[in-house]
Amino acid sequence: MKRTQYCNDVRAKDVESRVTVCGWVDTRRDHGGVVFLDLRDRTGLVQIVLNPSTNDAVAKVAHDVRTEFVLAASGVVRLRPDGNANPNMDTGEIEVMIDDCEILNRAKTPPFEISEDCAAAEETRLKYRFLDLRRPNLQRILMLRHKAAQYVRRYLSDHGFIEVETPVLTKSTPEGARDYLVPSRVNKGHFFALPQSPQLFKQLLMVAGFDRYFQIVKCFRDEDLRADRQPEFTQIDIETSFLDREDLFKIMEGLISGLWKDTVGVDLPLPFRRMSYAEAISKYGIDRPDLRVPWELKEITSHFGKSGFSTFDGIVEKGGIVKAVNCKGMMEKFPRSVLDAMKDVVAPYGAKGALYIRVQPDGSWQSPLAKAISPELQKAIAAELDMTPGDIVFIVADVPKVVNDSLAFLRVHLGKFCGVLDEKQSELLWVTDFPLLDYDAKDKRYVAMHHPFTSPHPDDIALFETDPLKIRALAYDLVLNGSELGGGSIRIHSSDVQSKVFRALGIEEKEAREKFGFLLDALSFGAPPHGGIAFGFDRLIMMLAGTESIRDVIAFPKTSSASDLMCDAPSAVDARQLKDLHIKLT
RNA sequence: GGGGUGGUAGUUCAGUUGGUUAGAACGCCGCCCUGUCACGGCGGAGGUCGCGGGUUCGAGUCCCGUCCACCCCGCCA
Repeated sequence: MKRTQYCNDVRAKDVESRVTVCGWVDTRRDHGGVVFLDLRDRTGLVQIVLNPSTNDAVAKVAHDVRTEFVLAASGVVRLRPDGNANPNMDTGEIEVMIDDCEILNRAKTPPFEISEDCAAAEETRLKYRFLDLRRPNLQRILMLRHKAAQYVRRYLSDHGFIEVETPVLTKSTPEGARDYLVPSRVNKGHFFALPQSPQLFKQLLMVAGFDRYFQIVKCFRDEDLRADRQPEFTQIDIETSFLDREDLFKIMEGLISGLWKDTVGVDLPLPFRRMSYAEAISKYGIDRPDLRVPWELKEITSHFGKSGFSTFDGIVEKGGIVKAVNCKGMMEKFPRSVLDAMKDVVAPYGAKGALYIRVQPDGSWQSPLAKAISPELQKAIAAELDMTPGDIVFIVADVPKVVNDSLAFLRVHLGKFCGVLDEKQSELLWVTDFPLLDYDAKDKRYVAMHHPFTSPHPDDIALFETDPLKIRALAYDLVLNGSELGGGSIRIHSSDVQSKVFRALGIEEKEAREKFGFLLDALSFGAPPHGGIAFGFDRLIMMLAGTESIRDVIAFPKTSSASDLMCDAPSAVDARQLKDLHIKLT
């Protein structure tokens, strides 16, 4: 029995013709005589009818068959009798009257129901991922993922990009995330690292003259997991030569908008919006603002210090800042109980609380601040924050990081709470001009904000000597609805500038040669001006599929403690294997 | 590393103030049923209450420890 078509492809056009379908038994409805089966494959369902009076073979299968058995069945397609069509089913108009069928394999009762709305705990589903993957939801997402990958390959190929594979066994680098290490058997005591990204290789491909490179590639970072973070994940990695930032943005906007159009049929407005890092932090407190929420943050530090409200005055005297967000017209949504809960909303970010101002119909304030500060000061703040009756304002005062982190989160939280955030909207944004360096207070040194190969802004080179933290980088992120889709930079192509950056990072000449000698060499052999970007492919699929968890877009994901419940990895290994690798466990 | 939530039948859950034999629904098994599609009817099986210790006459319930899953902070150039 050879399959003639997929289940969901059997339609009214096939009436009177003979078909053979193969698949899994989704449901079985036994009427004592006739047995109805919904047969499932990757396309969907079709109802097949087993009438025991047809012949002995059909009678036997009808009796023996159970859910999730694998079946091949042949018969003639016919319209269902009058009044028996099922409008909830793609193939509900027809059914296949089976006269020949075979159980290809039996199946144990599955630990959970293979269905769209399966309620089993994720832990159980991860252990039996091969069964979970039978569910139509996950099948749809993986097919979407396939389609997206195909689109990306086609678009980039059409734009002259060449897909090149880079090593998975590579060299550990000191900067950035923790590496996954692979011991070398041949070179005792030495280790490969799995790539955090193919960063250096793609730059070397530019030096080699490939001009436009891409790769859909696995990357590895040994850091703690989150709902949108896995230890191994996939990037669309891209690098180009002889293009400036604007050229690159244009090609990438075409890629992303085309991807949205091709996979989910959504038109993204072009060009994408732009914002500097400094503006993003100022207005939203974060470098990946969710622009679906209309409210902006406003700094009101200058009004405090001698305001009479000692809590804020003290914070400002110690160099802290005060910022506020005005939820226009939302006062009524905040009864006392909700206001009290705000403390818990900002607590994870280190804020002691979020002070509120409710603007009454007569313009007066209902606020812990109302009695503490003068009417004149109230007026000035009201003007600054555009406060009108019915507004509610939340204020946080603390060190800048705490204020920005907590208000950035609170702003989106409030937007969702007040219903002003439209989940269906897609707000894309390029964030540009990131700082080149960040200061690591723990290690007392500068670290690269993006990575050590990012070009400083040419206008800011002099700042290396005076104020390194003010140096802007030619680095950028693409942000969608508060989530980072990707980021990249124009790279350093001069070994002089590269040395300058290494020096600023406190990487000695000798260490730089040791760790990155091949890159410095390459830059000195005629490196073209180049730059690129990398997109988190899994996150793109999350957006397209509308899922909350990255595990939903990966066929075989890991748990939040980085283990695989299905194959029980990682696991202990034989003593012999360790010996070969010159490894002794402590 | 820190905080939070959860873990009871195959699955999803309930389980009172610590009290006799730990329940429900779905699923599963058997029988009946020839037009169902959440088919229906009758009957039945199914439990290391995550694991270890403690308190108690008595622990699913209280205490201590521990493991696992999920979410958040730190971390993730």
